[in-house]
Amino acid sequence: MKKKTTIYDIAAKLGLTAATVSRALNNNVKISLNTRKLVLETALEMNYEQNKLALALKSGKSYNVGVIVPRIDSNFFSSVIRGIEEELYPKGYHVIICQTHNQENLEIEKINSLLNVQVDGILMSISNANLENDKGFNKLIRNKRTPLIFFDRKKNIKGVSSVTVDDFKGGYEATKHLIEQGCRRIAHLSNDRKFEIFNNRFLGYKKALSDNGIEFDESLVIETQSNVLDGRRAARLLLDMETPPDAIFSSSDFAALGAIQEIKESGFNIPEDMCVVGFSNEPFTRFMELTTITTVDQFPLDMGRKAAQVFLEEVGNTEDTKTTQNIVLTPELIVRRSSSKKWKD
Amino acid sequence: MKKKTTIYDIAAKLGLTAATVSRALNNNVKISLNTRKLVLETALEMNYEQNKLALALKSGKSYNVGVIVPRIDSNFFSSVIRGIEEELYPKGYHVIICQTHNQENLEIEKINSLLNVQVDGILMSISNANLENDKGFNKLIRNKRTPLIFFDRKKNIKGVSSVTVDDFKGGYEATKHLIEQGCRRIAHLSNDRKFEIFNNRFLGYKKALSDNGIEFDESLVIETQSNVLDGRRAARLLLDMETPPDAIFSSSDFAALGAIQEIKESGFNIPEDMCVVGFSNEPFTRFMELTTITTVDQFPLDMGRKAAQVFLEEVGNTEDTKTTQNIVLTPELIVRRSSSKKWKD
DNA sequence: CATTAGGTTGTAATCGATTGCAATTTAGGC
DNA sequence: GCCTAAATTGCAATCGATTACAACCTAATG
Repeated sequence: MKKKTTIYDIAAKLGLTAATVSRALNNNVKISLNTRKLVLETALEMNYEQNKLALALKSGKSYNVGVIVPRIDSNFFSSVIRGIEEELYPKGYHVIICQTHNQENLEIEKINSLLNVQVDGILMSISNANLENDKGFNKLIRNKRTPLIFFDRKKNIKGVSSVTVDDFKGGYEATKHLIEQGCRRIAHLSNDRKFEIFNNRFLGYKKALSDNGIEFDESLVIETQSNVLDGRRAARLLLDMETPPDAIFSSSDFAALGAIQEIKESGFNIPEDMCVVGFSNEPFTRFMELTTITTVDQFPLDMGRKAAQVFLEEVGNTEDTKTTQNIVLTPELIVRRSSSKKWKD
Repeated sequence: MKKKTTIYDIAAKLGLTAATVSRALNNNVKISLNTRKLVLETALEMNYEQNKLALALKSGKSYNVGVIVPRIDSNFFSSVIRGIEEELYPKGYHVIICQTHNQENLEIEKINSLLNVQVDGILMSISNANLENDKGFNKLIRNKRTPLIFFDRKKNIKGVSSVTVDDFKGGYEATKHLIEQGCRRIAHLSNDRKFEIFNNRFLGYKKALSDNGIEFDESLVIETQSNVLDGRRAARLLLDMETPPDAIFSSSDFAALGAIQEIKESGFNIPEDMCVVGFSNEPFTRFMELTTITTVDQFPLDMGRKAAQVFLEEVGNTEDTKTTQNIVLTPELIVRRSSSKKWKD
């Protein structure tokens, strides 16, 4: 187990100083061509590799960024991360992953943990709906020296940039589409509306209704977790109503899938008896056999890339007059069979 | 933009030395109770946080591990990563993600890049089937000071531990199951057999055939990429044969899905006319409406956890007599409708 | 009262690389 | 042959924390 070679080893071997070796390796300074060549050759031959830790300590830049997500094993988040990684790696950055599992207390812990390892920035999707009230978080914001960027699940906090999708538009388009299909009694599977994303989808839904002269009915809105089982539960509730709805706009693909299962098993047809629209364009929505699911694509890869770009701008921006950016991507409704009464292949 | 407080700041404020402060913060050494208390209080009040970079440089441990995968936005790999992260975070480690996109040249680049940032270990799933012939990789192995652990796609390399699933058994069980369903002419959608995982699935398939007195037919084995389109293409080839098979064992869920689509669209029924088994237990295999897909679960979460555990053992093992571990998880056949002729809900 | 042991704290080197400033060498001009 | 300026290279501090060793102080003991 040999030790790694350092610039001191090279210097010793050549009867030079570490300073000279360092300069020779970094090309820029005035070093004679001879020594430069000599150093470069020796470095190669001794398998020298720069220790980025030492560099990071000296320069104050670790070239690491932290990414915090509720979980990584969902297509949406792993796609965002993929986008971030692809954008940042060519610039010399590495991506450190943290999961919160939606546990609010873990979120601050992970932020602090990332700051401790001196990340140059943090990109995160919020798990804690009350994040802005957290003491630790506020401290972080106030002594802001590390760029923080929200994606998807954000909070409106002064000085914090964000990259999101236009959830209002997504909700609006989805609902409008259902109305165009002839649906008049449209239910909505919402989620914790303390999160902007869910609230905005809800608001888009509501606006589309009113724009089309349909009265909003509170009883048709059900708060649902983003999973199959909760989607079933919600659908059951709706089907058991005196006047069941003729369509469901779900803020989650997983809940939409659960709803579809429950509806079908209750003997109803989709889309004839009930149209369904999901949200996120999860891979399985395309893979359904009979009832491919209409959904809203959020372009997570682009979201990751954009978030990374915002980070790069902020980290390159040394002035204190940092401009906060709130980038909003445009979602796209993808119409499939679950909501399309005149669907044909 | 305040600077971070260091132990020197604390020392200065208290008229002490950084050494004393350091010791006080690290509890263990002989420091008078008074100073210890004083230091702790001042540290809290000044918002002191240990700079892990400095610590890493001093101790030679970065508490970062690198994970290299072909891509992160697939359920299998993101689940493995989830397992790794969950296992290592409580031990103080952070996980750095790298993707290779199956580009062979990128693999070595990423390894070197991770070594440069002084990761304490690398966990990887191989993209390059010829990795062991690569010069850079060999160098890495020879001056081994950073634990390297393979998961899923491994190579048999002396001194390198691995965590894999028993692909042979997976292939064997899948094929045996098809035989038990009455199938006699079983095709296999293979993949690049330079990778152990695909070769072992193939060998398991072959063994199950011979154990049951079925002759192996080379023409029923088709090399297929792990995606839907290629699965369709392969199924087309099989359907166009003079004597088409009565079952398909695919080494990929995605290819299995493509095959199912092609088969159904050609007017055949599954499982009556053709049984299909996939591999990986991707989420969508469970979500299919008519034909949920029989598949083999590889327990990626466990794989990640185990790989992380092996890393922890190796990194804690200072002796040079490091024992190489080759952990093999047992896969589980999950029978669903696509292969089960007497299926009932 | 002097010696000594034990308890505390300081000194300085270390990890590996960078960089302002000083020192040295070299070349060129007269 | 001498002086000056330019070209190279060395010196030493720095980033923040740890730690072996030395130094100091205090109090107890003979």
